[in-house]
Parts: sequence; structure tokens; C-alpha cells
Amino acid sequence: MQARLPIPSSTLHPFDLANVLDGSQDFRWRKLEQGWHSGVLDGNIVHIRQDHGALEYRAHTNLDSLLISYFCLHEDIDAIYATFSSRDPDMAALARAYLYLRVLRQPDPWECMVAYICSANNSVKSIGRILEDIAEELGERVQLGQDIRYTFPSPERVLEAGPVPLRTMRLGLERHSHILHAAGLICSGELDLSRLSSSETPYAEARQRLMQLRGIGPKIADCISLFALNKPEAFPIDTHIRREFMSRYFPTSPRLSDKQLGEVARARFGKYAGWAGQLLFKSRWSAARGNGA
DNA sequence: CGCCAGGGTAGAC
DNA sequence: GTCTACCATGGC
Repeated sequence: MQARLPIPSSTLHPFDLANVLDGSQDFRWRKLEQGWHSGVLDGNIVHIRQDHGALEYRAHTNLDSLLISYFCLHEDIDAIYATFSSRDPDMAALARAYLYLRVLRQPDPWECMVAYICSANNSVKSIGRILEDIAEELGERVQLGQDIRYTFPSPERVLEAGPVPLRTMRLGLERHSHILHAAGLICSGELDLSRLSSSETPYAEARQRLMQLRGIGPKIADCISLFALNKPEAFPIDTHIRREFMSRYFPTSPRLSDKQLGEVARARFGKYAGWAGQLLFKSRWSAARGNGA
């Protein structure tokens, strides 16, 4: 089936699909021809492209609500940006440079968890390759037109497959055991990701729970909280954001610890600190890759 | 060939 | 609490 979703118009922060998907948050999107993008969301293969003020997609079932949530089409984007850019000229300038940027709300916290466990000391390209390898080996084949993709396997599927497939993939840095460990906790009910995703679970609690897992430290717990658990105040601190934040705001002060930096950032940017952090990341990331914007 | 990649961990102080 | 070596793999 084909469908169209209207995109709420914003002159301040217009929607730009290609740039939104290039944000290095969700690693499995592929570019097709004529502006189409191929993705696998929550077990569904989907093709998307932007047609001016609408999002056009092809899928086997109606994915309206899933896509609205994923792209935050129901949110007041201008209001979100206003929370951190109205009182911060520097951040307002950065927001103008990256008008389109959005924090995606990934539908499967488990997949997001695996992705960012694999992100430790690894390149974005390698992370994407690992996720595709896991999907092709343990997921289910899905097809749309000539496009063949694989769903991301459930924790139950990963657990039942055991250590051999993951070990064979040579993920490096004990990542295979970290993934299997997390899958075991989810399947036994010791780790309830849907509860952590609930608005009743505060950011600090979700973060602390995630950090009890092997291979998940402060940074990766923040990434999962921000990208998949609906905790917009999570502020992942990596080398890019640290350098960008310190050079912009504290160029001469001594080094802040990660904990201090996170607290300062939340005090400065407020509830949507994570969105501000993504702007900082985008700035540093684009510069490092030689892109002007 | 060497260096780096959206860090985490254990062990030392 | 902070600092350090080490971790495995692929890209460039």
C-alpha cells in the first residue's frame, strides 16, 4: 500500500527527510532512487520519501502512527527548539544552521540498545554493518518490490540462537557476550524496556538501570535513553560533543568531568538538552567530515 | 603500515 | 572520586 502523511509546517524548522535520516542516530537506513529511502522499522519494511509538505511511504500495512511517532510529527518542533535556543544566542545560531535536525524516537529499544553497545570505540560505518549482519543472520526476510531487507531479531531469537552466530560475526570487544547478556535479562523479565520507556520512569532511573548491563556505560545509556526511551533530557557525552561544548562555552576553564558537563548542559538547555546535544554533535561531525552544513 | 572509531572495564592510586 | 592500559575489528 501507499500512503501520505502531512508534515506539520514550520517555517523555523522545516522537515528535511534526507538530512533527518543522515543524523547517525538510526543506522539501518539505505538510500534508493528518486529520493526514496529503505528502512526496517519495528519489523516492517518501509520505503519513504518527502514530497514537499508530505511524507510519502510504501509498506505492507498502515504505518501512520509508527511514522508519526518516529519522526515526531506530532510534536511542536518550534516549541522544542525554543526551550534551549531562545535564551542562548549561540544555540539559536546553531539551530538556524541545522533547521531540520530532529531526535528520532526509535520504536525498538532493544535494537537501539544493540546498536549502541556496538558503537563503543567503533565507526558509524562498522556499526551499520554489524546491525545488518545480525539481521541477515538471525532476522526474517522481508521484501518490498525488488528491495530485500531483514527484520532485526527479537531478544528471544538471539538468545535461542546462542553464542555461536554472534561469535562468528567477529563483532570485537566482547560485544557478542554483551548482546547475549542483555537478551537474557530481557527474556527473563529482569529488564523491562517498555517500563523504562514509560513516562512514569524518570530519566535518571532508566539511565541507572541501563548502566547495570555489561557494555553499557554512561554515554551509551544516554544514547538509548534519548533515542529510544523518550528521555529528551539525556545528554550523551562523546569526544565530539565534549570538544564542541567546551570550546563554545568554557574555552579556558579546566576540564569538567562527564558528570559535571552533563549537569551544566541540562541546566543550560533544559528539558530538551538532548536535542541541543545533537546540534552540537552535528556541528562537530559535519566539520570532521568536511561538510559545510 | 599505523592510526582511529559517537567507550567500557578493571585495576591502580 | 580520577587516571590508565587494554580491549578486537575494519576503514582509510
